[in-house]
This record gives sequence, structure tokens and C-alpha cells, in this order.
Amino acid sequence: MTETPRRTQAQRREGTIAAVVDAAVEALGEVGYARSTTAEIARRAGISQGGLFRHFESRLDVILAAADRVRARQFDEFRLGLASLETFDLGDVVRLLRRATRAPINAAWYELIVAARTDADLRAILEPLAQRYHREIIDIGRTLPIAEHLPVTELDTIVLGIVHMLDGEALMATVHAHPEQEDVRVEQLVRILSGQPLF
Amino acid sequence: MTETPRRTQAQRREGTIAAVVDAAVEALGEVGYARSTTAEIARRAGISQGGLFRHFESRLDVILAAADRVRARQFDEFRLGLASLETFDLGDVVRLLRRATRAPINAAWYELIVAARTDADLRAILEPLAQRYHREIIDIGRTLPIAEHLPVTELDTIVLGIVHMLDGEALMATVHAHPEQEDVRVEQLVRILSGQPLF
DNA sequence: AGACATAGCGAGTGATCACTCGCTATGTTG
DNA sequence: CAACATAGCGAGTGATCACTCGCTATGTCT
Repeated sequence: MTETPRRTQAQRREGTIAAVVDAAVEALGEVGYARSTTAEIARRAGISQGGLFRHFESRLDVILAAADRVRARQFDEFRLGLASLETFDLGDVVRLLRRATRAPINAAWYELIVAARTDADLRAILEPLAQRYHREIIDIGRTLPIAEHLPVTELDTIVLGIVHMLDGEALMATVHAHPEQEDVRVEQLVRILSGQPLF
Repeated sequence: MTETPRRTQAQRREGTIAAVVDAAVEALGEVGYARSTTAEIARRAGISQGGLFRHFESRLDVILAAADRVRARQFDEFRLGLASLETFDLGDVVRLLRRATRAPINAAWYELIVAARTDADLRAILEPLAQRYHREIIDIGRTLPIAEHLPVTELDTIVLGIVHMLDGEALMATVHAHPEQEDVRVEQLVRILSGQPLF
């Protein structure tokens, strides 16, 4: 009655691993780091708890794979968004960045960053990824047309400053959202950065 | 041999409660929300686990008290710092704010904010505190001398923007610190906000 | 087809969780 | 001092944690 897909071992393995990593990313976003247990992840991946450990040595091993998947997907999507812009209007770039920081998948990244502060093992595996994350943000900033009109250290300060601001905003929004003020805040920010003196 | 302090019941109660709340704040900062268990908090407070439940109905009850203590202490200290400033140089204010966001006690606040995203019960008790936190930041901003030279909505945008930026910076610093660049970043930021056009 | 390797399963295991309960210690009230 | 109320203790309790293990299911190799 039911069809037998007849997949090779490599296909089965690959498919299961991908399902587990996706499930882990989803769990991090939906229930947070502490409740992203191996049972929870296995359930979301449609696999038994024991089966999970066939492909991953430990929970941390799953988390590491999930973290790198989040990082890669975020940058892929952001670069795609950048490429679709016809002009490099600062407001558009900030809005793209805001969309990235508010994306559900980015919540998983925040979970990991915060958990890493008090979990030395997690921090050890997350640090290289965070370094790369940071590096990629800086690099993208330097490819923007604006880069030609600014000293590089100021450019980096502005890019990181905006990203950090949006990170802080996204985190606080979970307990205190102000959606009606967000657009006007972006406009004001752009105006300030564009050089109209404020005081 | 050992002295008997002979405290009243009210004093004993008050002292124990204060010890528990302090222990909870300390635990949140040092081991994070998930590992701030009632056993961990009781141990740090020098009390038995059962004794803790004599004064608090649940773990969340302890957490709530700790959260409000963090909020109150942060604002007390910041207002004290502000009062000690001879001039209201923007750089000094930003440095004060940075000191506040990087304070160990503030890490407890971040733990709670992030945990609240995926914990409805925690979010319910934390939301009013977060509202008050937000309100107090805005209010302090509006008492600054700068307020007289700016429309209030722009002032709020700048104040919240800087606070969010420092929050984001503080959070990312746990996995990716750049202490050597921090001072120059503040100077650049102040220069930008002071009206020198960048592009 | 038969021998072998890998994939997947689910019932353990010891540790830890928030919380309870019967008890003792200390302070209060008359 | 006696009767009582509150403070504090620590051994439970059932649930859940990461992880293991003996087993079956499925794919591979000759």
C-alpha cells in the first residue's frame, strides 16, 4: 500500500541529519535553548531519541550544527535581499537589516548567544561562529557604495552600531513591542546619519 | 560560644527574604536563568530549599522579586552617576550608559528578557517591569539639557537607539569582545550625533 | 541469496528539577 | 512559664534531563 522510496544509506543519513538540524533551529526559536532538549528536537524531527544519537555525539553537537545553519541562512538571505535592491538607499538597507534581526530564525541566534555567556562548553563552540558572523557583517558593510565616502573605521562603527541597535531592539521587543513607532524611528535615524545636525 | 543575635521575627523574615533576592540576582548573573534553580538560589542565600518556600510561593515568585530589584538598582545607580556629572557632555552620558549595560547585574536583566520570550508565565510578570524600565529611560532622557534643543520624538529615538545599541553590544560581547575599540567607537558616535555630516 | 554495516527504535539509568511535608528551632503573647 | 505562631530544615515525590544499550529494520557488498 505505502510506497517504499528506496533511498540509499547516504540519502537516509543526510535526510535525517537535515531534519534534526532544522528541528533544532525551530526548537531554539520556539521554546528557547533550555527547553530545546534532545527529546524535543527528536520529536520535531520525527525521529526517536535514540535515533538522534546515531548521528550526533551529544546535544551540544546538534546545537553546533543548528547554530551554523542559522548563521549561514541569515547571511544568504540578507545578501539576497541586498542584491534585489535597485539603489543602496540607507533606509532600505536598515529595513533589510531590521527584517533580518526580527526574523524568527534570528531568535535562535540570540538564544545561543545568551546561553553561551553562562555555559563554557557552548561558548567554546559558538565563539568561532560569532567571530565569523562579525567578520561577515563588517565585510558586507565595506562592499556598500557608501564605503567609498567614509573612512573605514567610521564605516565599521556605523555598521556595527546599527546592527547592535537592531539587535537590542529585537530583544527588547519580546517584552515590549512598539510596532507603530518603528518606521518613523528608521526615518529619523537615517536623517540623523545623513548629516542633518541635531544640536 | 557563638553569640545569639536575638532578632525579632520581622527582622529574621526580612533578612532572609533580602538574602534570597540577592542570591537570585547573583545566580541569574552568574549561571543564567535556566540554572538559577531553587536549590542554587537557596544555597547562595545560606538557607535550605524548604526554607526558601516559606517566604516565596514559587520559583517565579523569587524571580519576580529579583527582576524588580535589578531594575530598581540599575536606575538608582544610573541616576547617581548622572548626578555626579559636572557637565552633561554626551560622551560622558554614553559612557555612563555603557557602564550600566556592562554591569554584571544587567546580565541578569538580559537573562530574564530572553527567557521571557519563550516562557509565557515569566513574560506575564516581566512585562510590567519592562514597561516601567522603558518609561524610566525615556523620562531620564527628557530631563537631560539636550532635551531643550530637540523635538521630543527625535530625542526619544536617539535615547532609545543608544540604549538599544549598547544592549546589543553588551550581549554580543559575551562571545565576541572588542575592548580596544570601545572608546574610539563612543567618540565616533558622539561626533556623528553632534552633527558632522558623514556622507 | 547470505554476510555484514549502518539506521532507527524505545525502554532503561542516574542526576536534577520544582515543590511538599512532617519535624524542630526560635520568637511572641498572655 | 505555658501556649502559640512563625522560621527553617531536609528527606521525600513525580517529572524530566542527557545519554546508553540491546534490539530490529534497511541498505550494501560479494
